[in-house]
Amino acid sequence: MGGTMDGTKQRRRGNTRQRIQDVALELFAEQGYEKTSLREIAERLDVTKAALYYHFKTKEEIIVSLFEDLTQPIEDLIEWGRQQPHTLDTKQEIVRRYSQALADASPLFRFMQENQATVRELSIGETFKNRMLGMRDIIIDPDADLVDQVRCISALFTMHAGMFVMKDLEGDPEEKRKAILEVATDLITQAHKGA
Amino acid sequence: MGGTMDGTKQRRRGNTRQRIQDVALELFAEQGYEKTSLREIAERLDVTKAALYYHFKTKEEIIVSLFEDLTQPIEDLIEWGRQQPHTLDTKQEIVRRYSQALADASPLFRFMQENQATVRELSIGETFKNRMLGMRDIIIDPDADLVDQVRCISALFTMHAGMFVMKDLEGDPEEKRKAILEVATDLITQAHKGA
Amino acid sequence: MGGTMDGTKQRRRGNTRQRIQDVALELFAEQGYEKTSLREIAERLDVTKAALYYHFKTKEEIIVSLFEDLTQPIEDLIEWGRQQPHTLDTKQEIVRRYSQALADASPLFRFMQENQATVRELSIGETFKNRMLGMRDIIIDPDADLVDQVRCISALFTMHAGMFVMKDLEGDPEEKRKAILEVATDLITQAHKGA
Amino acid sequence: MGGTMDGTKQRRRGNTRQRIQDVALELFAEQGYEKTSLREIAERLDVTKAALYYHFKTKEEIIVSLFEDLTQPIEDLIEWGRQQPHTLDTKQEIVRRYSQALADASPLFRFMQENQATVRELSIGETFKNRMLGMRDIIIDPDADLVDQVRCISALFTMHAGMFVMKDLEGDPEEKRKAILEVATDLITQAHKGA
DNA sequence: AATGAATGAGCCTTCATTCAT
DNA sequence: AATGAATGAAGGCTCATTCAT
Repeated sequence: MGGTMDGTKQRRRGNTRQRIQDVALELFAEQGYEKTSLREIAERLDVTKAALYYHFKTKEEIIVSLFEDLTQPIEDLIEWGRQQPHTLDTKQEIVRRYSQALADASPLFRFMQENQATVRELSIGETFKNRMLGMRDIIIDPDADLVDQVRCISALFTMHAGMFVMKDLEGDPEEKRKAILEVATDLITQAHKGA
Repeated sequence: MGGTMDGTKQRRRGNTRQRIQDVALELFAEQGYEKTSLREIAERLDVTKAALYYHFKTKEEIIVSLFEDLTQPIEDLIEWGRQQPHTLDTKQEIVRRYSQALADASPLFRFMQENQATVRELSIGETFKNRMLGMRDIIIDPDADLVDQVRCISALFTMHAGMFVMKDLEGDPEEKRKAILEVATDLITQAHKGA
Repeated sequence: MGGTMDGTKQRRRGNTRQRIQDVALELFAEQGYEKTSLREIAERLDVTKAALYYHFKTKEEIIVSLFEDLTQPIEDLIEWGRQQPHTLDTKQEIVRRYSQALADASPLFRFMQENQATVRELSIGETFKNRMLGMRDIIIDPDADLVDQVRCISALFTMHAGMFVMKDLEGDPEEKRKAILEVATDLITQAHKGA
Repeated sequence: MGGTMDGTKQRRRGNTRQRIQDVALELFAEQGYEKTSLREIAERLDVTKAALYYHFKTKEEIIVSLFEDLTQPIEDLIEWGRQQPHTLDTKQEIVRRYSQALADASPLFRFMQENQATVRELSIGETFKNRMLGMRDIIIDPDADLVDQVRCISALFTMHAGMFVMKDLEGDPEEKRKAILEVATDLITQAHKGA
């Protein structure tokens, strides 16, 4: 029942792991982590729950694998940032690239944004938090005014939240991203000058 | 375990509903809505699960009641805002009061912030969304530049997220709130002037 | 909240027991015994569950009281029947009166008919069964042909079931009852002659 | 309690679904639908409740599956009946076969008979009612005398109820069934001639 | 590479019942 | 004559997970 000799099943072979990730991310982003059951994922893929366990040891491992696969660019970005001088130019470049990285993995970040309570209890929670601290250290001058520190954090949050909140707003997504980026850059710049 | 005839139980009488709300909010904010079971709430209060059902018809009704009880000030604020002229002064006043309202019910807003996926599926989701749109309509000039619109949204989000993110930061909470408010006010002001 | 000085509540005084019975019978007949909760009964009456317990010791006692109050005529009928000679005339008279007794307490008998499994486990089950055996002894000649015995049982069942099954049929209820009675009488008469 | 490594468990494999149906029907017929809990069924089978849910999506689905599996002959009979001329011979044949069909699935019909209130609220209620109407249309001449219509209904009910009521009576079950059938046939015949 | 069958823990919810007031 | 508050038991159901095949 479901793809017997028309190639549907054959074509699937070998990429089940990927397909699980795709469906899982879609559902996690849509309904949240706890409200998405493995049964639901399995049913959408037309396989059994046990099949999921062939590819992933636990439910958590699915989200972990997604996180690892999709946030590598950000890891790299932070690594790169650490080795640059903390000039305004560097900061602006970081923000620019960060905005792009978020857009490239937007379903994952939507998930992280909307399931913070859950993420915090998952193993990726710690990792993610560390990454945020990494970004902060690059962008924020610890000697800066408290207000300027807030500006930097606000810049990051504007990028994070912006994308999901603005779904209801009219206009081309890429254009919106640019606007968000501009505001974030502005905040960073003000903060840098303030210091 | 807890209050046999020393008055503990007597003092409890008549305020169980309130106590349920208190404990529930604490746990919801800490662990999330789905991860908090009614068993857990009941145990903390040293009553049975059935007792919760005497006071609330469903689990959802608990969070709904909290939302209704704690967000009235914001409802009022929006109502007030609607009747004012959309001057810069008004906007700044709105932001100032909003910041205060958030701080006054900060555990609830932490919960809403960290459980967006869940909240969206609850009946309060719609209500909350409408409230956000209400704020937006007061603060954002629809003819404004897209960038300025983003500034306004960013201002709101900075206040929302700010409080929870900055828990890790050093410093007096009230001072931090002031800093956040300053950044938000700044964003609103820039947006207003841009238009 | 609910009838303060308009007489609604005053008029109720003293007949709450009766009102409980009325509502309970209505709901039991409509939805069955197990599916009707005391909460539901209480809500319909606009009193608390505890009030029901002031008037009846248990849920079962409500149905027991209804049974006792409403089936006295049948008890009497059987008593009378026992003392008559077992002539055809007597039997026909019994059937006639039985039909009337059923019609007079039809919601109760509908309930008994549709909740046999439940009734069997209740204390009224035994009583009711004994009554049926009483009727049988009066109407059935133990020496009669098996087929004639079945005719008698069929007569009783036709009266029992008839009334509820024929609700869907067109026609005046009293006319239908007459038709049912005629068939039952017929069966009894055939059985009597066969012996 | 039951099957450790002596083959009991092995023999079970592959027929659990059937075993659930068997036990469920037995308990439903004995105690009624609502009074039979899934825990009870599971315990009798020495499996967990969750195992039941592997085979049936809900409690209702268990009774539905039993109904579907066991009443096919009656469905067929009605289909056959519809295509025959409505002669006396046909009607008598229908009644004969119906009596047999009831006897073949007598625990199910005992259940349906004794839990009418419950059945009415279940999805099988509608189906069953339609079937009864189907039988009625074949057997009853709509132009007939009301009394003759009652005779037909009485015939059906005599067969339904007869089997369970007569358990207390002495005598061989098959002989009793024959007697019941004779009375039912008689009623149908009288009704046919009357018209 | 995946299935069929099952488990143990837990969830939300409902119920009949109790008792001090 | 009735309420407010609570309980203990149970119910149906879902979930992540396991394991032999």
